[in-house]
Amino acid sequence: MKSILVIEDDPAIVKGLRIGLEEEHYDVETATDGEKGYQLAQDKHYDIIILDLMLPGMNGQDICRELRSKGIQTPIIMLTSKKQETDKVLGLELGADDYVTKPFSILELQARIRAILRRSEQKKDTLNCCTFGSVELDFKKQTAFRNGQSLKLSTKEFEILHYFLQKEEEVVTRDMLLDEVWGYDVFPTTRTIDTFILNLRKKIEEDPSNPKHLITVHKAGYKFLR
Amino acid sequence: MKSILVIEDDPAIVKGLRIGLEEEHYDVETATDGEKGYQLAQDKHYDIIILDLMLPGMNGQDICRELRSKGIQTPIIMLTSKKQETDKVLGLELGADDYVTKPFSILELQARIRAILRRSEQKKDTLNCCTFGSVELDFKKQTAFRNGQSLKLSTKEFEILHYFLQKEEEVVTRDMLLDEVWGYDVFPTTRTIDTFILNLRKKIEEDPSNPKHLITVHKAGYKFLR
DNA sequence: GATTTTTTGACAATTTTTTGACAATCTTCT
DNA sequence: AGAAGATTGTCAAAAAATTGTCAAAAAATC
Repeated sequence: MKSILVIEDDPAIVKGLRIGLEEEHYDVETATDGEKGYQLAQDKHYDIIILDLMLPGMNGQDICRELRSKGIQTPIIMLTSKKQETDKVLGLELGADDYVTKPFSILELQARIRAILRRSEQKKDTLNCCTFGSVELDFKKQTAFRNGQSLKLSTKEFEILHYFLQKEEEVVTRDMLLDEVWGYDVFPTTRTIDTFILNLRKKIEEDPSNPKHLITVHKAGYKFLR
Repeated sequence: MKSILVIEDDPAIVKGLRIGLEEEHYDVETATDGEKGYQLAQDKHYDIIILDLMLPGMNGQDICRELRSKGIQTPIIMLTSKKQETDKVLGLELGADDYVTKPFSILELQARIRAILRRSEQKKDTLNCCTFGSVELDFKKQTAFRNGQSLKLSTKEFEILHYFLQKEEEVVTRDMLLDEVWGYDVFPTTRTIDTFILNLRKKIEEDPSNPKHLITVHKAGYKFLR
């Protein structure tokens, strides 16, 4: 789950943000003054920081600058109150990735968050392509080949393989898969996963009943070997 | 070192741009009114011109048109205040290469500058024109032909195709389209996108029910193949 | 005010996901 | 080693979700 730190002193806005963001399944933490927010941002990793420009104590501008100078590159979205302040953000606060002017619609903020997360995802070295055995995968294009022949995988199958590849050689429990691939708001049986494994084996293994890549770890889950 | 001319009257924005651009090691010159900017752009060579649409004296639109009519092809990025104005910039014969809507983030502008420089270095006109199957597109002129016959596409249809072409072969989700083509302040249903795809297929595909270019990726989105 | 463009809603068609049943296999305990 | 109990493999059918399609409403543009 993606985590968001909200640094904002107005409790009404904090409440609104929390509701709007949790609705989108983000893990929301809040700080109501500058110092606390700065501490949190330094101590923990967040996927995005939403930062009010005007804050009691340490203001948003300072926080942003300080974080950047410490090499913390978490994407920051600034909240500004007046139109005039946008100049300030642009002029002085060069570290912010985006900003919205109050009053803003939660939908707009959600959209901007999505876009920023997408971009930072692309920047990251999340694996886009990979090869194992006679299988080639391209996650960006969602294409798969086996021995040069096109292989048809569903989106969920791509997601599952993607997860396994990130945890190469590690045991992956069914609960981990359900949480990370399916998400926290659907609850299929663990049997569902077995079926997916079955189908994936048919597609990527030379001999599906003697798997070399998707290994079952009895009483625990599965693990992926290259 | 690449040189950039900024023509902009708001000193706060000028300051912000200067800091942000010098950080990226560009050589920045500035003009705070239209006439001065126009003179500079004529007299000296720049790799990029950043031009505010609204200026005291000579406005951005006029400057752009005049420069082009003199054969000066320096890439121009327009700064516009409203989304509505973007149509004017892109659609009409203005000749700007890109535009950024205020308020914008300096990172976005930096990215666009990089993109334009890359493009102009490769002399690739991928952004302006392209051909696939029996279809020819010219985004600058907003004209389209199929088998030599004129093809009528709306502005949004051009924008959608444009986005798809930038992400050729990659899966494009509906959220990506909504965020990047529609923007952050309108929220149509994802069904809207399906309808656009449907209509585009009718226009650009030989057999719209067996698309070769606009491929659906079930549970993910669409992707464009040449 | 007329025309074009965009958006929505309904229903059908399609694809993907989930489930349930039974067989096979593995663990653990004796 | 052998048996009971739990876990996993396997398959096909059911359920759910997504997309295709069209026409009409709403909005924007001329």
